[in-house]
Amino acid sequence: MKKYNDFRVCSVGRTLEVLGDKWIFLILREAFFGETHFDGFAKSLGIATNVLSDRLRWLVQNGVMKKEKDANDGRRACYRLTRKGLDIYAITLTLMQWGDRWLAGDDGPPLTLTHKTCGNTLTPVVCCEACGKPVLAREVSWQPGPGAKEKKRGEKIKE
Amino acid sequence: MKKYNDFRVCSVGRTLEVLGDKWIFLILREAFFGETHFDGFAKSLGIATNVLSDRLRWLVQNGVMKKEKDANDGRRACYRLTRKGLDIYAITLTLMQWGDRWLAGDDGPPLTLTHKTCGNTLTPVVCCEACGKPVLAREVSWQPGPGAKEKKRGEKIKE
DNA sequence: CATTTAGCTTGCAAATTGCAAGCGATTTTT
DNA sequence: AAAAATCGCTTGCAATTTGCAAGCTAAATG
Repeated sequence: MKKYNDFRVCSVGRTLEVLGDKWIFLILREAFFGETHFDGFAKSLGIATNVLSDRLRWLVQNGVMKKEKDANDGRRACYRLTRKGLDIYAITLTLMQWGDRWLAGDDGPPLTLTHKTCGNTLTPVVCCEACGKPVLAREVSWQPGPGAKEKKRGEKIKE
Repeated sequence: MKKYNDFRVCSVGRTLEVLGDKWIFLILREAFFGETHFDGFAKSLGIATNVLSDRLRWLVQNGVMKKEKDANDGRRACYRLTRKGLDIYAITLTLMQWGDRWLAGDDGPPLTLTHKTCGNTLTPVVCCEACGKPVLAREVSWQPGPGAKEKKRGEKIKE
């Protein structure tokens, strides 16, 4: 995976260094749909096998997925999400929600989610953990956090 | 932007056709930080100008940003987020949240957000709009939605 | 009028991609 | 047990995309 020059110290940039590839998100989506096998990913996504191999290795290296041997078939590998990987579900949901809202045709979204806990159709909303309300961009301000200086080791920072 | 073969009909794939590039998310992050000018993006991100030019054009074409002439300086262009673009804030927040949780050092996150509405530090959580509770992957099931068949026009679908 | 600046394009080498073929290990079939 | 098929992965290669430097045009500045 390539590096960015990205001079702003920000977790968005760090996340994109791990997940910032089109295929990664699609592989993870398939994983959330239950896929675990190499050929399953390949067939669903139409991805070149060398790239799939590379991306799965990357995801394992970065602790997002773990590779195990299939108990029933020694040839097969099982790629499963770690807790770190399962936590990406929130990102996948927001990607899906944006597409449902802005890219779906008049027919509506191609896929519907059900929140089994409450029984309703799931519409994912990003909320403030403290007050529980949906978050709008204009209602948020930002300031340096505790780890702000961390990246100064040798690297350029804006201004 | 390249097309995917992605045989699953799903808004995640559609979203990634528009946003599925590493630079796009970083450009949008800068936009959420208030950046509007070409050279501002270029300096913050260290992105090649030909790529920046290409991505900004792409974002305008896709209705995510709008390009205006700067009122004070006729040479300058202002790139601003449309409503469609502002709505990507939810995705940016989840990307940041994941990085804060899994990639920040011991010092903590490099950036802190404040939810001005309630005054607390903002920890973004993806919740179910219906019941208001945080969503976990294992609590969600999925089924075809109203627009499920839409993509059949000429394109292959899995199985 | 000369200089600087903003946004963008061009040229080119380097990296990444998709595609097809092939390989080793394991499983299934005959 | 031998032959065939399958799984995950690698290799070779052409095509696309990238980063970098240079240059170009229109507008602003001095």
